[in-house]
Amino acid sequence: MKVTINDVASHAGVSIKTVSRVMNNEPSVRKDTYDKVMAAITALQYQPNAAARNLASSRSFSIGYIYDNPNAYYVIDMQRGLLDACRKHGYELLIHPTNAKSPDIVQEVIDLVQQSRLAGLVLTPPFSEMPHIAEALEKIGVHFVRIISGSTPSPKLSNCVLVDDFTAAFKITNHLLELGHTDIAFLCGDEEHSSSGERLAGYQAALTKRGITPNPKFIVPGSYSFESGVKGAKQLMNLSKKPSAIFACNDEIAAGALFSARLMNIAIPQQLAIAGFENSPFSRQTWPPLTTAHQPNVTIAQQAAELLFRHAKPNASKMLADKQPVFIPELLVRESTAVND
Amino acid sequence: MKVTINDVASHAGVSIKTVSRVMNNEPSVRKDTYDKVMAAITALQYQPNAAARNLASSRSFSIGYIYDNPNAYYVIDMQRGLLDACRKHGYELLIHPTNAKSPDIVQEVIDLVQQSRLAGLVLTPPFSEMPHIAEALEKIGVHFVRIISGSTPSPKLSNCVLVDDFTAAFKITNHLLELGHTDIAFLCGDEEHSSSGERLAGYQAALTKRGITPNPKFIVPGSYSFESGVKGAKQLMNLSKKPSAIFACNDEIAAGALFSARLMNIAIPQQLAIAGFENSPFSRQTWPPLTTAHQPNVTIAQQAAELLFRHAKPNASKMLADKQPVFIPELLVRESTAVND
DNA sequence: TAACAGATGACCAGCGCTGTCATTTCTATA
DNA sequence: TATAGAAATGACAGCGCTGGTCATCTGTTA
Repeated sequence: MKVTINDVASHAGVSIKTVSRVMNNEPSVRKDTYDKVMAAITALQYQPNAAARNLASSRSFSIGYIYDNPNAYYVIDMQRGLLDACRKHGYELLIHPTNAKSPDIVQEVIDLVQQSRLAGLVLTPPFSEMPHIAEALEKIGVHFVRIISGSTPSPKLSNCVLVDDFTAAFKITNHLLELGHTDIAFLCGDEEHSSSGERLAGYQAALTKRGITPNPKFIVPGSYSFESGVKGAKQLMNLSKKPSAIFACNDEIAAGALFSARLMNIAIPQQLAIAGFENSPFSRQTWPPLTTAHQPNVTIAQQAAELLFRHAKPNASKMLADKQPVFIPELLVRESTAVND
Repeated sequence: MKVTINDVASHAGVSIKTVSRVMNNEPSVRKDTYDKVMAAITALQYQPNAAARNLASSRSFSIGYIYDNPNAYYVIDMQRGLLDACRKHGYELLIHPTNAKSPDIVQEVIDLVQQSRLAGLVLTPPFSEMPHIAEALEKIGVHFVRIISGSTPSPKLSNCVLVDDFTAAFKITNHLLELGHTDIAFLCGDEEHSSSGERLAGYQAALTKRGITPNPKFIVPGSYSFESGVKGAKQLMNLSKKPSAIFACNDEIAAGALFSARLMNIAIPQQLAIAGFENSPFSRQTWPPLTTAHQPNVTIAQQAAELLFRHAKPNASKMLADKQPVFIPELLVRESTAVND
């Protein structure tokens, strides 16, 4: 019913203190003792009483996730990954939706951290791309992990989980090239999101590698929205020299492009191939289903939390501490680019 | 920096225990004592330590929200409402995504409640419609509030927040009738969701009130998915006697119907009016935008949490306890049914 | 095999608060 | 005015855990 540290100790045949040592990952616990304790913990499904830990030690056992993202699917996936990791480590997750554009957002975040005594924070875009947030957090000495778009680990990015949009975009573009397309257009997302820039760069790099100079008219600025895709595709298909393929910066834009093409009676993928990015649930529900790139957001979030715990836990072995996870979204070929029938 | 109950006690010239009494609004504290303590609390900006309260009292200061819903937008809105209410009352929210169809879901919920010492639980469909969950929760004496589809408050539903799908569906159907449509079809959602039944009933009631007998061929069984809408609309438009309007059980189905109609070169809304339900974000992004019903999910969630706190808090005035909120989703007319141009 | 380092346990205090029960203070009644 | 009885308040233990301090035990090395 209610499993306490005592139960674990007697089940493992060790003292309470040793269980506590294991729980707090203190050094000088022999491997087999550690295993015994872990086994007992698993067997009894022991979950430390966060309140008691909190009270006894000054440190806290909850981390925060602040978000401001209209993409509910992304947020839900993130939460799920964070929740998994938290459960595993006996942490709690404090969720805080807010407005990133609020003028006193920095103060709000600091208040949150201090009032709720958070052990750390997980930041996703746009927060992870706001330098003043990072600075403020560093100043008050709170651990945080950022999930950002990037491809090359570097010491400066030691507390980051990287999502390699560049390489994924490169792969999608390559897929289009391999299908024989050479006139490939790109529908951009919001400029202020670094992911948009990374994806554009990946697209350009793939073309360049094939000896194709990207046609400036084929690169259409826009935003991460359906409407943007509708407009962008329309604009492209009114060009005297039309592209034979469109790579949209995310699925929503791609869906808009799809819609636009359909209005103009353009057959997909025969006359025009369209690819998206993100693998959002509806990318499978468009017709034809969208070729896209799958971001393993749940896993990304888990890793981010793990990284945070490593940083936040005292006595954690610093050996492992600094490997930086890089995730490359995976190419998912569906009917919007490949002709199956 | 860190103000404890001791500080408040000495500042107010009373014992720690009395401060505690004030904090928990226990009876039998004299008015002037109460005021003295409150003054001290304000003066020192005292904030009770949640961890300590948790540990000392058996009761907890967190409520849970379990969900299993593919509609991320719904989940996010619920969370936001619950979070608001929790913040207001000094509670924390424990979020628990899970699988409602798991064979030992009841045990899982019970474990969750007991291990995390939850003060209560907020249940949305499908959990709110599972009688064995409610029974189990009652048995272990945990407070819970259900958000369910229904129109008439009743004592049996004392711990429910009702969403009046019936009336909302009635209003949508009426809107279609007022536009002159008489051949109105209905695309059902999943049978096992009571919302689908309620909406169907509202549709039928509206027709009947106008003296129209619903044509059985116009009522198409289905599920809450895009594909279902695609199929349903196709089926309807292949009928010898076609409907002039379709009321889909939710926006996703409506989007599918829209898609289908477009494939068949049917002009929306000139040749066919289509209405959805739920006001999901993409209902504005279809073309034409969908007429739908808006459910104020954030507010609904807030109310649910408030109701839960009233039930869960000891010593709360029981006077207010039993008013039952009923929400009627609001009709949102957009271009998929009204001809604006 | 001595000598030492590393691993573990026993024990205690205390985190900030609440529950229980004893004590004090007030109120109503004869 | 005395006094039972209720109301208000306080003293104290303890929630489950951690941190610290030693004492003990085990394993390793020269």
